Amino acid sequence: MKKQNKQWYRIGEVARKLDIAVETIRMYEREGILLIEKTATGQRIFTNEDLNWLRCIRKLIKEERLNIEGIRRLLAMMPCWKIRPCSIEERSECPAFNGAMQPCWTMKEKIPLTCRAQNCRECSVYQTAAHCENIKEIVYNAYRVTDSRREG
DNA sequence: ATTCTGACA
DNA sequence: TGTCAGCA
Repeated sequence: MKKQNKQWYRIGEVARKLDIAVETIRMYEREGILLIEKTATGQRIFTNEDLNWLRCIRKLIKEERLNIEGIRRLLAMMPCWKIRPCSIEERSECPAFNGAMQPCWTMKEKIPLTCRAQNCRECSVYQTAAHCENIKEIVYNAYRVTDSRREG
């Protein structure tokens, strides 16, 4: 399937290529750890980036022994305020900054208008989270307390 | 033929 | 997580 110079796959193809049940893929989306584009008729369509993120999810589950909840929490801890710098005022009103248990794209309506993305799939926060094999490192580094006398 | 949503012995 | 119904 093609659409503007870009390769797209339907859920069945993805399931076959990655050996994941179609139902499982839909569940990942329901659980908020995956955001998928849909056609006007409601059909999910996947890009190569989506496939890569799905492979990462499988790896986190099989090798890092995380479950959906664990992945969701990891995603919820993405340092969005560093990826998309925001003001003190915005932060005070933002559930994503104030220790949310869900990724920001699952509570789009509660994100400050000044930061809210029109399309979360195109937002750098989602793209950073959903394409990275080393998401744990990103999160750990973002929260690590550094010694200001020796670093930064 | 394939996918979608919603429901559930 | 699976699966079946009834649609598009």
